[in-house]
Amino acid sequence: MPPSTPAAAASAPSPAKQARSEESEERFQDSALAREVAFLTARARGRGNALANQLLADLDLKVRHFSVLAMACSGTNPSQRELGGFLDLDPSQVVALVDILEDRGAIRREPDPRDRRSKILVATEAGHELYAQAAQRTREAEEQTLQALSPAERDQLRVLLAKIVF
Amino acid sequence: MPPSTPAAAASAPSPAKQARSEESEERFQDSALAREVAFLTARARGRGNALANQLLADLDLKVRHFSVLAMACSGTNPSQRELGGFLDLDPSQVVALVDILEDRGAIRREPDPRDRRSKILVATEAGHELYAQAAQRTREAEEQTLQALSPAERDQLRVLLAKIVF
DNA sequence: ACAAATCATTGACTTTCTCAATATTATCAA
DNA sequence: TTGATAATATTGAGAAAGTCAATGATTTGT
Repeated sequence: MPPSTPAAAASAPSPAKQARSEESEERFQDSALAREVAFLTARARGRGNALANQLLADLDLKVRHFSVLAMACSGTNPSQRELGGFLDLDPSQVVALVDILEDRGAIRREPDPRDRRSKILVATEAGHELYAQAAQRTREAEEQTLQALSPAERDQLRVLLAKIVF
Repeated sequence: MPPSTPAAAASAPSPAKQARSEESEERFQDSALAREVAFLTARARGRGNALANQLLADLDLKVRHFSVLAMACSGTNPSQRELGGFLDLDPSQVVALVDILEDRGAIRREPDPRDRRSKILVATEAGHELYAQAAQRTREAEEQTLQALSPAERDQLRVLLAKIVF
């Protein structure tokens, strides 16, 4: 504990520094960059990802693993290639992620009846349980990330984003 | 050129495959993951970034360099630390990016009159010109990315995103 | 004046991305 | 049918990006 710190006083980074930090953020919000949707989405995803990764950490998952698991649990029976397309992952990354989750016993590769080259991903019983726990944490993360928005605004945001990515 | 291809016919991936690809996208849009804002923002930023990087390629810039240059051109005189905070970049990454842009003669490190440890970033004349060209391309990228949205919707999106990241 | 914190920088290390090559299987046209 | 072409999952290599600890110079707080 820092000596002679008035315990109750403003705890965090010294008031002066803190002020200067926030001052710059404020100052930058008028910049052209801060008005670009690209910049805003990058920041949003960075923040959201970091938080979600934190909350998923004690399940030994990151967002990327969670996403694969989620799709395996979705009942849509994606092939690895389809999954890669949907999650913007290179086929080789899909292999690595699927390997990990399969080794953990959370998902299985099953033969695709329509194409013997391709493999379909499905969750195991344990995978569904893991997903249930993980999904709870990502919901928390989303709740925290969207704190500043009303329920209606959250829906608006979802709709707008869906329009541009689908 | 592929032999005996009916030149005018459906060019792209064979109609069957194409159909199957889009079919899976559609199929996945009902999944729980597709309703998460985190997923949607990740996809949006992925798409936007990729497109912007393409359009910036002939200027030998990527989005990350562009962002630094943009802030150097903003008139806000950010220090490297402030820039890192704003762009979610580790100090060491800032050093690397600034080195590149400084070697290119686009920006300069100037002493901070308030703190001799810190360095302030400003654009050179050439830097402003480069920025003008680059900004044009990122505007194109944004235009294409947001094609599906009306002007009003684009503003809404900007406002909502700004609320959650500032 | 001294101790602690901050800034830019370097370097090491891990994770993520990107790409090319391959074996197996499907598709398409002749 | 057969033969050429393309697609799937996989491996492996290399580049890019992200993370972290240590350092010298400087500032801040006591």
